[in-house]
Amino acid sequence: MSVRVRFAPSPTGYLHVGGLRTALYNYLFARHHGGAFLLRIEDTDQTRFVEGSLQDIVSSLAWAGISPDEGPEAPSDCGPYVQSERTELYRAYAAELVEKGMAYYAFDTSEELDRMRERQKAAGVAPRYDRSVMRNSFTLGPDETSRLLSIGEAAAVRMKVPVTGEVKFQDMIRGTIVVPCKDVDDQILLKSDNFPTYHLANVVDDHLMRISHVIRGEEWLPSTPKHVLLYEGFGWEAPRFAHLPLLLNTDKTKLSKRQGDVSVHDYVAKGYFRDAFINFIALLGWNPSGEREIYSIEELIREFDLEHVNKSGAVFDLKKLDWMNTQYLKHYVEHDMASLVAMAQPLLQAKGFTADDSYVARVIRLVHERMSNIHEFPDFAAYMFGDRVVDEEFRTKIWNEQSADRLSELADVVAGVDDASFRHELIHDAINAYLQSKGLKFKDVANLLRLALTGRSVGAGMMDTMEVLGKERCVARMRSMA
RNA sequence: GGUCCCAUCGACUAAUGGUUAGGUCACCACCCUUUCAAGGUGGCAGUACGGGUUCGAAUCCCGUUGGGAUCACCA
Repeated sequence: MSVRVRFAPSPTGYLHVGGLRTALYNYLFARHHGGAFLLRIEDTDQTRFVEGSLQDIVSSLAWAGISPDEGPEAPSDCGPYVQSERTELYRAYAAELVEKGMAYYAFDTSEELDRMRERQKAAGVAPRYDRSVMRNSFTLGPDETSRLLSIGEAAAVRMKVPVTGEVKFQDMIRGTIVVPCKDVDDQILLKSDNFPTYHLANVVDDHLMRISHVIRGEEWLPSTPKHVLLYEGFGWEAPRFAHLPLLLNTDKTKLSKRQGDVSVHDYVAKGYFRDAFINFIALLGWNPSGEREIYSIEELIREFDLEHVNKSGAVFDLKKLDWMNTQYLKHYVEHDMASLVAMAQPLLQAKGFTADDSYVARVIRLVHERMSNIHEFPDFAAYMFGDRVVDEEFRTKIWNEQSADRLSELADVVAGVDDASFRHELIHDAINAYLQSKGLKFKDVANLLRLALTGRSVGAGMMDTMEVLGKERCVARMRSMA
Protein backbone atom coordinates (compact mmCIF):
# COMPACT_ATOMS: atom_id res chain seq x y z
CA MET A 1 0.00 0.00 0.00
CA SER A 2 1.45 3.33 -0.96
CA VAL A 3 1.86 6.01 1.67
CA ARG A 4 -0.54 8.90 1.35
CA VAL A 5 -0.89 11.40 4.17
CA ARG A 6 -2.61 14.73 4.57
CA PHE A 7 -2.55 17.92 6.54
CA ALA A 8 -6.13 19.09 6.98
CA PRO A 9 -6.40 22.50 8.63
CA SER A 10 -9.50 24.65 8.97
CA PRO A 11 -9.35 28.17 7.60
CA THR A 12 -10.32 29.65 10.94
CA GLY A 13 -7.21 31.69 11.61
CA TYR A 14 -3.51 31.75 11.01
CA LEU A 15 -1.39 28.65 10.79
CA HIS A 16 0.13 28.13 14.21
CA VAL A 17 3.33 26.35 15.11
CA GLY A 18 1.52 23.24 16.35
CA GLY A 19 -0.17 22.96 12.98
CA LEU A 20 3.12 23.50 11.24
CA ARG A 21 4.69 20.68 13.18
CA THR A 22 1.81 18.36 12.31
CA ALA A 23 2.23 19.31 8.66
CA LEU A 24 5.99 18.80 8.93
CA TYR A 25 5.69 15.30 10.37
CA ASN A 26 3.21 14.35 7.66
CA TYR A 27 5.49 15.81 5.04
CA LEU A 28 8.61 14.09 6.39
CA PHE A 29 6.76 10.79 6.65
CA ALA A 30 5.54 11.06 3.07
CA ARG A 31 8.94 12.00 1.69
CA HIS A 32 10.71 9.35 3.69
CA HIS A 33 8.46 6.67 2.21
CA GLY A 34 8.29 8.15 -1.26
CA GLY A 35 4.58 8.76 -0.74
CA ALA A 36 2.26 11.69 -1.29
CA PHE A 37 1.51 14.61 1.00
CA LEU A 38 -1.85 16.30 0.48
CA LEU A 39 -3.29 19.53 1.75
CA ARG A 40 -7.02 19.49 2.39
CA ILE A 41 -9.02 22.44 3.62
CA GLU A 42 -11.70 21.57 6.15
CA ASP A 43 -14.08 24.49 5.87
CA THR A 44 -17.39 22.86 6.67
CA ASP A 45 -18.20 25.36 9.38
CA GLN A 46 -19.11 28.50 7.52
CA THR A 47 -19.56 30.45 10.72
CA ARG A 48 -15.93 30.13 11.68
CA PHE A 49 -14.41 31.02 8.36
CA VAL A 50 -11.79 33.74 8.62
CA GLU A 51 -10.91 35.78 5.57
CA GLY A 52 -7.30 35.41 4.58
CA SER A 53 -6.53 32.33 6.60
CA LEU A 54 -6.27 30.02 3.62
CA GLN A 55 -3.67 32.33 2.13
CA ASP A 56 -1.82 32.40 5.43
CA ILE A 57 -1.80 28.60 5.65
CA VAL A 58 -0.56 28.25 2.09
CA SER A 59 2.12 30.92 2.41
CA SER A 60 3.31 29.68 5.80
CA LEU A 61 3.65 26.17 4.43
CA ALA A 62 5.48 27.54 1.40
CA TRP A 63 7.84 29.50 3.65
CA ALA A 64 8.57 26.29 5.53
CA GLY A 65 9.32 24.48 2.31
CA ILE A 66 6.47 22.06 2.85
CA SER A 67 4.93 21.70 -0.57
CA PRO A 68 1.81 19.60 -1.04
CA ASP A 69 1.80 17.03 -3.84
CA GLU A 70 -1.95 17.45 -4.03
CA GLY A 71 -4.12 20.23 -2.73
CA PRO A 72 -6.16 23.28 -3.66
CA GLU A 73 -3.21 24.66 -5.58
CA ALA A 74 -2.04 21.31 -6.91
CA PRO A 75 -5.19 19.56 -8.04
CA SER A 76 -5.18 15.91 -8.90
CA ASP A 77 -7.74 13.13 -9.37
CA CYS A 78 -8.80 13.05 -5.72
CA GLY A 79 -10.02 16.63 -5.69
CA PRO A 80 -11.52 19.00 -5.01
CA TYR A 81 -9.42 19.50 -1.89
CA VAL A 82 -11.70 22.05 -0.27
CA GLN A 83 -14.51 20.40 1.64
CA SER A 84 -17.10 23.07 1.00
CA GLU A 85 -16.89 22.01 -2.64
CA ARG A 86 -17.65 18.41 -1.77
CA THR A 87 -20.87 18.72 0.21
CA GLU A 88 -22.94 16.61 -2.19
CA LEU A 89 -20.65 13.73 -1.44
CA TYR A 90 -21.14 13.94 2.30
CA ARG A 91 -24.91 14.10 1.96
CA ALA A 92 -24.91 10.96 -0.13
CA TYR A 93 -22.76 9.11 2.38
CA ALA A 94 -24.86 10.32 5.29
CA ALA A 95 -27.94 9.01 3.48
CA GLU A 96 -26.21 5.70 2.94
CA LEU A 97 -25.58 5.38 6.65
CA VAL A 98 -29.22 6.16 7.46
CA GLU A 99 -30.30 3.53 4.97
CA LYS A 100 -28.02 0.98 6.55
CA GLY A 101 -29.56 1.78 9.93
CA MET A 102 -26.30 3.12 11.28
CA ALA A 103 -27.47 6.71 11.49
CA TYR A 104 -30.77 8.46 12.11
CA TYR A 105 -32.55 11.77 11.89
CA ALA A 106 -32.82 14.10 14.85
CA PHE A 107 -35.05 17.18 14.99
CA ASP A 108 -33.97 18.72 18.28
CA THR A 109 -33.41 22.43 18.46
CA SER A 110 -30.35 23.82 20.11
CA GLU A 111 -32.53 25.01 23.00
CA GLU A 112 -33.83 21.50 23.54
CA LEU A 113 -30.31 20.16 23.50
CA ASP A 114 -29.19 22.80 25.97
CA ARG A 115 -31.99 21.81 28.31
CA MET A 116 -31.03 18.16 28.00
CA ARG A 117 -27.45 18.93 28.94
CA GLU A 118 -28.56 21.04 31.88
CA ARG A 119 -30.71 18.22 33.19
CA GLN A 120 -27.81 15.81 32.84
CA LYS A 121 -25.45 18.16 34.57
CA ALA A 122 -27.91 18.61 37.43
CA ALA A 123 -28.26 14.86 37.71
CA GLY A 124 -24.50 14.53 37.76
CA VAL A 125 -24.21 12.41 34.66
CA ALA A 126 -21.99 12.97 31.67
CA PRO A 127 -23.59 15.14 28.98
CA ARG A 128 -24.51 12.87 26.09
CA TYR A 129 -27.26 12.75 23.50
CA ASP A 130 -30.10 10.77 25.00
CA ARG A 131 -31.54 8.89 22.06
CA SER A 132 -34.47 7.57 24.03
CA VAL A 133 -36.07 10.84 25.06
CA MET A 134 -35.21 13.37 22.36
CA ARG A 135 -37.00 14.07 19.10
CA ASN A 136 -35.59 11.64 16.57
CA SER A 137 -36.35 8.68 14.33
CA PHE A 138 -36.58 6.37 17.32
CA THR A 139 -38.93 8.30 19.52
CA LEU A 140 -41.01 9.71 16.66
CA GLY A 141 -41.31 6.58 14.59
CA PRO A 142 -40.82 6.14 10.83
CA ASP A 143 -44.08 7.77 9.74
CA GLU A 144 -43.66 10.97 11.73
CA THR A 145 -39.99 11.11 10.72
CA SER A 146 -40.75 11.03 7.02
CA ARG A 147 -43.62 13.47 7.49
CA LEU A 148 -41.34 16.00 9.21
CA LEU A 149 -38.70 15.44 6.55
CA SER A 150 -41.24 15.96 3.77
CA ILE A 151 -42.40 19.28 5.16
CA GLY A 152 -38.79 20.45 5.36
CA GLU A 153 -38.34 20.35 9.14
CA ALA A 154 -34.72 21.03 10.05
CA ALA A 155 -33.05 17.72 10.69
CA ALA A 156 -29.59 16.58 11.58
CA VAL A 157 -28.20 13.12 10.94
CA ARG A 158 -26.78 11.42 13.98
CA MET A 159 -24.54 8.44 14.21
CA LYS A 160 -26.15 5.42 15.85
CA VAL A 161 -23.48 4.24 18.24
CA PRO A 162 -23.94 0.72 19.65
CA VAL A 163 -25.07 0.73 23.28
CA THR A 164 -22.83 -2.11 24.31
CA GLY A 165 -19.43 -3.39 23.37
CA GLU A 166 -16.28 -1.41 22.85
CA VAL A 167 -14.28 0.30 20.16
CA LYS A 168 -10.70 -0.81 19.85
CA PHE A 169 -7.98 0.49 17.59
CA GLN A 170 -4.22 0.66 17.28
CA ASP A 171 -2.38 3.93 17.48
CA MET A 172 1.13 3.80 16.05
CA ILE A 173 2.43 5.98 18.83
CA ARG A 174 0.24 4.98 21.75
CA GLY A 175 -0.54 1.35 21.12
CA THR A 176 -3.94 -0.22 21.72
CA ILE A 177 -6.75 2.08 22.73
CA VAL A 178 -10.06 0.78 23.97
CA VAL A 179 -13.17 2.82 24.66
CA PRO A 180 -16.54 1.44 25.78
CA CYS A 181 -19.31 2.23 23.28
CA LYS A 182 -21.45 3.61 26.05
CA ASP A 183 -18.96 6.46 26.37
CA VAL A 184 -19.17 7.39 22.71
CA ASP A 185 -21.75 10.02 21.87
CA ASP A 186 -24.25 9.84 19.00
CA GLN A 187 -22.24 12.34 17.06
CA ILE A 188 -23.93 14.62 14.56
CA LEU A 189 -22.75 13.66 11.09
CA LEU A 190 -24.74 16.04 8.96
CA LYS A 191 -25.86 19.34 10.40
CA SER A 192 -29.32 20.68 9.75
CA ASP A 193 -27.81 23.15 7.29
CA ASN A 194 -26.81 20.06 5.30
CA PHE A 195 -23.13 20.60 5.90
CA PRO A 196 -21.17 17.71 7.35
CA THR A 197 -19.36 17.86 10.66
CA TYR A 198 -15.64 17.22 10.82
CA HIS A 199 -16.17 13.58 11.70
CA LEU A 200 -18.13 12.64 8.60
CA ALA A 201 -16.22 14.79 6.15
CA ASN A 202 -12.90 13.69 7.51
CA VAL A 203 -13.65 9.99 7.31
CA VAL A 204 -15.25 10.20 3.88
CA ASP A 205 -12.39 12.24 2.46
CA ASP A 206 -9.62 10.19 4.01
CA HIS A 207 -11.19 7.15 2.42
CA LEU A 208 -11.85 8.73 -0.95
CA MET A 209 -8.40 10.28 -1.05
CA ARG A 210 -6.89 6.89 -0.18
CA ILE A 211 -5.12 8.21 2.91
CA SER A 212 -2.93 5.50 4.39
CA HIS A 213 -1.89 7.16 7.65
CA VAL A 214 -3.72 9.76 9.69
CA ILE A 215 -1.04 11.72 11.53
CA ARG A 216 -2.64 14.41 13.63
CA GLY A 217 -2.54 16.09 17.02
CA GLU A 218 -3.41 14.30 20.23
CA GLU A 219 -6.48 16.46 20.72
CA TRP A 220 -8.15 14.18 18.17
CA LEU A 221 -7.60 11.02 20.16
CA PRO A 222 -10.92 11.23 22.04
CA SER A 223 -12.91 11.39 18.82
CA THR A 224 -11.05 8.66 17.00
CA PRO A 225 -13.42 5.93 18.25
CA LYS A 226 -16.21 7.72 16.37
CA HIS A 227 -14.14 7.66 13.24
CA VAL A 228 -13.33 3.99 13.66
CA LEU A 229 -17.04 3.26 14.04
CA LEU A 230 -17.71 5.23 10.90
CA TYR A 231 -15.17 3.25 8.87
CA GLU A 232 -16.79 0.07 10.14
CA GLY A 233 -20.22 1.40 9.27
CA PHE A 234 -19.19 2.12 5.72
CA GLY A 235 -17.34 -1.15 5.46
CA TRP A 236 -14.08 0.61 4.70
CA GLU A 237 -10.64 -0.26 5.84
CA ALA A 238 -9.50 2.41 8.28
CA PRO A 239 -6.16 4.14 7.81
CA ARG A 240 -3.44 3.74 10.41
CA PHE A 241 -3.60 6.34 13.16
CA ALA A 242 -0.74 8.22 14.79
CA HIS A 243 -1.62 10.84 17.37
CA LEU A 244 1.16 13.33 17.97
CA PRO A 245 2.01 14.74 21.40
CA LEU A 246 0.90 18.32 21.94
CA LEU A 247 3.08 21.40 21.81
CA LEU A 248 2.84 23.08 25.21
CA ASN A 249 3.05 26.49 26.83
CA THR A 250 5.56 26.92 29.62
CA ASP A 251 2.81 26.02 32.08
CA LYS A 252 2.27 22.71 30.23
CA THR A 253 -1.11 23.59 28.80
CA LYS A 254 -1.79 23.24 25.10
CA LEU A 255 0.19 25.85 23.19
CA SER A 256 -2.00 28.87 22.81
CA LYS A 257 -2.06 32.51 22.03
CA ARG A 258 -1.85 34.95 24.92
CA GLN A 259 1.12 33.06 26.31
CA GLY A 260 3.33 34.14 23.44
CA ASP A 261 3.42 34.10 19.70
CA VAL A 262 1.93 31.03 18.13
CA SER A 263 1.43 31.84 14.50
CA VAL A 264 4.07 30.81 12.03
CA HIS A 265 4.19 34.24 10.49
CA ASP A 266 5.11 35.75 13.87
CA TYR A 267 8.33 33.76 13.74
CA VAL A 268 8.92 34.57 10.11
CA ALA A 269 8.52 38.25 10.98
CA LYS A 270 10.97 37.91 13.85
CA GLY A 271 13.59 36.79 11.42
CA TYR A 272 14.11 33.17 12.37
CA PHE A 273 15.72 31.15 9.66
CA ARG A 274 13.46 28.66 7.96
CA ASP A 275 15.87 25.76 8.40
CA ALA A 276 16.51 26.60 12.04
CA PHE A 277 12.80 26.76 12.79
CA ILE A 278 12.09 23.47 11.01
CA ASN A 279 15.04 21.84 12.75
CA PHE A 280 13.74 23.06 16.08
CA ILE A 281 10.13 21.97 15.78
CA ALA A 282 11.10 18.65 14.20
CA LEU A 283 12.90 17.81 17.44
CA LEU A 284 9.92 18.77 19.58
CA GLY A 285 8.38 15.36 20.04
CA TRP A 286 10.67 13.32 17.85
CA ASN A 287 14.28 12.27 18.14
CA PRO A 288 16.18 9.72 16.07
CA SER A 289 18.11 8.51 19.11
CA GLY A 290 21.42 10.23 18.62
CA GLU A 291 23.13 13.09 20.33
CA ARG A 292 22.96 15.30 17.30
CA GLU A 293 20.98 18.53 17.37
CA ILE A 294 21.42 19.95 13.90
CA TYR A 295 19.59 18.34 11.01
CA SER A 296 19.04 19.63 7.50
CA ILE A 297 15.66 19.02 5.93
CA GLU A 298 17.17 16.25 3.79
CA GLU A 299 18.55 14.59 6.90
CA LEU A 300 15.19 14.87 8.62
CA ILE A 301 13.52 13.17 5.67
CA ARG A 302 16.08 10.41 5.73
CA GLU A 303 15.83 9.83 9.47
CA PHE A 304 12.17 10.42 10.21
CA ASP A 305 9.97 7.65 11.51
CA LEU A 306 6.88 7.40 13.68
CA GLU A 307 8.53 4.89 16.03
CA HIS A 308 10.68 7.60 17.57
CA VAL A 309 7.85 10.05 18.17
CA ASN A 310 7.40 10.70 21.88
CA LYS A 311 4.18 10.18 23.78
CA SER A 312 4.27 13.19 26.05
CA GLY A 313 3.81 16.84 25.22
CA ALA A 314 6.75 19.14 24.55
CA VAL A 315 7.16 22.67 25.87
CA PHE A 316 7.92 25.20 23.15
CA ASP A 317 11.14 26.68 24.49
CA LEU A 318 12.25 29.90 22.78
CA LYS A 319 15.71 29.82 24.35
CA LYS A 320 16.67 26.72 22.50
CA LEU A 321 15.17 28.10 19.30
CA ASP A 322 17.40 31.16 19.67
CA TRP A 323 20.43 28.99 20.22
CA MET A 324 19.59 26.98 17.15
CA ASN A 325 19.11 30.12 15.12
CA THR A 326 22.57 31.25 16.23
CA GLN A 327 24.03 28.00 14.96
CA TYR A 328 22.43 28.52 11.59
CA LEU A 329 23.57 32.13 11.47
CA LYS A 330 27.15 30.98 11.92
CA HIS A 331 26.68 28.35 9.30
CA TYR A 332 25.37 30.85 6.79
CA VAL A 333 28.24 33.25 7.43
CA GLU A 334 30.56 30.42 6.46
CA HIS A 335 28.58 28.90 3.62
CA ASP A 336 25.90 31.21 2.32
CA MET A 337 26.70 34.83 2.92
CA ALA A 338 24.68 35.85 -0.12
CA SER A 339 21.42 34.82 1.56
CA LEU A 340 22.30 36.75 4.67
CA VAL A 341 23.06 39.85 2.68
CA ALA A 342 19.77 39.44 0.84
CA MET A 343 17.96 39.28 4.18
CA ALA A 344 19.90 42.18 5.64
CA GLN A 345 19.49 44.67 2.79
CA PRO A 346 15.77 45.34 3.23
CA LEU A 347 16.24 45.60 6.99
CA LEU A 348 18.97 48.19 6.48
CA GLN A 349 16.89 50.10 3.99
CA ALA A 350 14.05 50.22 6.48
CA LYS A 351 16.45 52.08 8.78
CA GLY A 352 17.45 54.43 6.01
CA PHE A 353 20.85 52.85 5.43
CA THR A 354 22.25 52.10 2.02
CA ALA A 355 25.37 50.09 1.33
CA ASP A 356 26.59 47.78 -1.36
CA ASP A 357 26.41 44.02 -0.90
CA SER A 358 30.12 43.45 -0.39
CA TYR A 359 30.30 46.02 2.40
CA VAL A 360 27.19 44.56 4.06
CA ALA A 361 28.83 41.14 3.89
CA ARG A 362 31.98 42.46 5.55
CA VAL A 363 29.98 44.01 8.38
CA ILE A 364 27.95 40.87 8.91
CA ARG A 365 31.12 38.85 9.13
CA LEU A 366 32.46 41.42 11.57
CA VAL A 367 29.60 41.36 14.08
CA HIS A 368 27.68 38.12 13.54
CA GLU A 369 29.03 36.36 16.60
CA ARG A 370 27.33 38.92 18.76
CA MET A 371 23.86 38.26 17.32
CA SER A 372 21.49 35.33 17.29
CA ASN A 373 19.12 36.75 14.72
CA ILE A 374 19.78 38.69 11.54
CA HIS A 375 17.03 41.13 12.52
CA GLU A 376 19.30 42.48 15.24
CA PHE A 377 21.80 43.48 12.59
CA PRO A 378 20.73 47.03 11.59
CA ASP A 379 20.57 48.22 15.19
CA PHE A 380 23.60 46.34 16.35
CA ALA A 381 25.79 47.58 13.52
CA ALA A 382 24.15 50.96 12.97
CA TYR A 383 27.46 52.80 13.50
CA MET A 384 28.91 50.94 10.54
CA PHE A 385 26.30 52.45 8.25
CA GLY A 386 25.34 55.84 9.61
CA ASP A 387 26.82 58.19 12.19
CA ARG A 388 27.74 56.73 15.51
CA VAL A 389 25.47 57.60 18.40
CA VAL A 390 27.44 58.16 21.56
CA ASP A 391 26.38 56.30 24.68
CA GLU A 392 26.79 59.12 27.22
CA GLU A 393 26.89 56.80 30.17
CA PHE A 394 29.80 54.95 28.63
CA ARG A 395 31.56 58.23 27.84
CA THR A 396 31.20 59.55 31.37
CA LYS A 397 32.53 56.32 32.73
CA ILE A 398 35.76 56.20 30.76
CA TRP A 399 36.54 59.81 29.86
CA ASN A 400 39.30 61.61 31.77
CA GLU A 401 41.61 64.65 31.42
CA GLN A 402 44.03 62.86 29.12
CA SER A 403 41.44 61.38 26.82
CA ALA A 404 41.27 64.25 24.35
CA ASP A 405 45.01 64.47 23.85
CA ARG A 406 45.42 60.76 23.60
CA LEU A 407 42.65 60.48 21.06
CA SER A 408 44.18 63.26 19.02
CA GLU A 409 47.56 61.50 18.99
CA LEU A 410 45.93 58.19 18.15
CA ALA A 411 44.14 59.86 15.27
CA ASP A 412 47.46 61.02 13.91
CA VAL A 413 48.88 57.54 14.25
CA VAL A 414 45.96 56.01 12.39
CA ALA A 415 46.10 58.71 9.76
CA GLY A 416 49.69 57.72 9.19
CA VAL A 417 48.85 54.17 8.19
CA ASP A 418 49.18 53.60 4.48
CA ASP A 419 45.83 53.92 2.73
CA ALA A 420 46.33 50.90 0.54
CA SER A 421 47.16 48.60 3.44
CA PHE A 422 44.69 49.70 6.06
CA ARG A 423 44.48 46.22 7.51
CA HIS A 424 44.15 44.72 10.96
CA GLU A 425 47.89 43.90 11.22
CA LEU A 426 49.17 47.25 9.99
CA ILE A 427 46.82 49.24 12.18
CA HIS A 428 47.81 47.06 15.09
CA ASP A 429 51.52 47.62 14.47
CA ALA A 430 51.14 51.39 14.18
CA ILE A 431 49.08 51.73 17.31
CA ASN A 432 51.35 49.40 19.21
CA ALA A 433 54.45 51.40 18.34
CA TYR A 434 52.73 54.50 19.66
CA LEU A 435 51.62 52.76 22.84
CA GLN A 436 55.12 51.44 23.50
CA SER A 437 56.60 54.90 23.19
CA LYS A 438 54.11 56.08 25.78
CA GLY A 439 54.57 53.09 28.03
CA LEU A 440 50.94 52.08 27.60
CA LYS A 441 49.06 48.85 26.93
CA PHE A 442 46.30 48.45 24.40
CA LYS A 443 43.95 47.90 27.29
CA ASP A 444 44.54 51.50 28.32
CA VAL A 445 43.09 52.93 25.13
CA ALA A 446 40.73 50.19 23.94
CA ASN A 447 37.62 51.71 25.47
CA LEU A 448 38.58 55.18 24.30
CA LEU A 449 38.91 53.95 20.73
CA ARG A 450 35.68 52.06 21.00
CA LEU A 451 33.89 55.13 22.28
CA ALA A 452 35.26 57.36 19.54
CA LEU A 453 34.69 54.92 16.71
CA THR A 454 31.42 53.20 17.65
CA GLY A 455 29.97 55.28 20.45
CA ARG A 456 29.17 52.07 22.29
CA SER A 457 30.68 49.86 24.90
CA VAL A 458 30.16 46.60 23.06
CA GLY A 459 31.05 45.43 19.61
CA ALA A 460 33.56 43.47 17.58
CA GLY A 461 37.32 43.63 17.97
CA MET A 462 38.70 47.15 17.47
CA MET A 463 41.25 46.38 14.78
CA ASP A 464 38.74 44.51 12.68
CA THR A 465 36.16 47.21 13.20
CA MET A 466 38.62 49.86 12.08
CA GLU A 467 39.60 47.90 9.02
CA VAL A 468 35.99 47.59 7.87
CA LEU A 469 35.17 51.18 8.82
CA GLY A 470 38.09 52.48 6.74
CA LYS A 471 40.80 54.96 7.52
CA GLU A 472 38.92 58.09 6.59
CA ARG A 473 35.94 57.47 8.88
CA CYS A 474 38.16 56.27 11.71
CA VAL A 475 40.27 59.40 11.69
CA ALA A 476 37.26 61.67 11.32
CA ARG A 477 35.42 60.08 14.24
CA MET A 478 38.47 60.21 16.47
CA ARG A 479 39.21 63.86 15.66
CA SER A 480 35.63 64.93 16.10
CA MET A 481 35.73 63.70 19.68
CA ALA A 482 39.25 64.79 20.58
C1' G B 1 -17.24 15.33 36.93
C1' G B 2 -17.12 11.07 32.73
C1' U B 3 -13.73 9.16 29.10
C1' C B 4 -8.96 8.93 27.08
C1' C B 5 -3.72 10.07 27.04
C1' C B 6 0.83 11.03 29.55
C1' A B 7 4.97 10.90 33.53
C1' U B 8 13.75 10.74 33.04
C1' C B 9 17.59 17.13 35.18
C1' G B 10 14.04 23.97 35.05
C1' A B 11 13.28 22.91 29.21
C1' C B 12 14.12 19.41 24.75
C1' U B 13 15.56 14.45 25.01
C1' A B 14 18.95 9.44 24.99
C1' A B 15 19.19 4.89 27.36
C1' U B 16 13.53 -0.51 24.41
C1' G B 17 15.78 -5.74 31.64
C1' G B 18 22.45 -5.08 33.31
C1' U B 19 25.20 2.47 31.92
C1' U B 20 29.08 5.89 37.44
C1' A B 21 21.31 7.32 33.95
C1' G B 22 24.24 10.16 28.32
C1' G B 23 23.65 14.72 25.15
C1' U B 24 21.63 19.76 24.03
C1' C B 25 19.40 24.60 25.82
C1' A B 26 19.37 27.57 30.15
C1' C B 27 22.19 28.56 34.61
C1' C B 28 27.11 28.80 37.42
C1' A B 29 32.58 28.73 37.47
C1' C B 30 37.16 28.85 35.04
C1' C B 31 40.17 29.51 30.48
C1' C B 32 40.79 32.67 26.25
C1' U B 33 40.51 38.08 25.85
C1' U B 34 40.45 44.48 23.66
C1' U B 35 34.40 45.43 25.63
C1' C B 36 30.49 42.10 24.49
C1' A B 37 30.00 37.74 22.29
C1' A B 38 31.76 33.32 20.14
C1' G B 39 34.82 29.19 21.44
C1' G B 40 37.10 25.72 25.11
C1' U B 41 36.97 23.16 29.98
C1' G B 42 34.36 21.93 34.21
C1' G B 43 30.01 22.13 37.37
C1' C B 44 24.78 22.20 39.18
C1' A B 45 20.60 19.20 38.15
C1' G B 46 16.51 13.89 36.79
C1' U B 47 14.06 8.32 36.57
C1' A B 48 6.78 11.48 40.75
C1' C B 49 5.38 7.91 44.85
C1' G B 50 4.14 2.86 46.66
C1' G B 51 3.82 -2.11 45.76
C1' G B 52 4.95 -6.28 42.86
C1' U B 53 7.64 -9.58 38.70
C1' U B 54 13.04 -10.59 38.17
C1' C B 55 19.52 -12.65 40.00
C1' G B 56 18.90 -7.59 38.19
C1' A B 57 13.74 -2.39 36.82
C1' A B 58 14.03 4.40 34.37
C1' U B 59 12.59 0.23 31.34
C1' C B 60 7.43 -5.00 32.53
C1' C B 61 2.62 -5.29 35.78
C1' C B 62 -0.80 -3.05 39.51
C1' G B 63 -2.15 1.01 42.44
C1' U B 64 -1.60 6.16 44.05
C1' U B 65 -0.52 11.03 42.92
C1' G B 66 0.18 14.70 39.41
C1' G B 67 -0.41 16.90 34.61
C1' G B 68 -2.89 17.24 29.96
C1' A B 69 -6.63 16.52 26.20
C1' U B 70 -11.62 15.95 25.27
C1' C B 71 -16.86 15.81 26.30
C1' A B 72 -20.95 21.47 20.34
C1' C B 73 -25.60 21.10 14.59
C1' C B 74 -16.30 23.79 15.98
C1' A B 75 -12.54 21.71 13.81
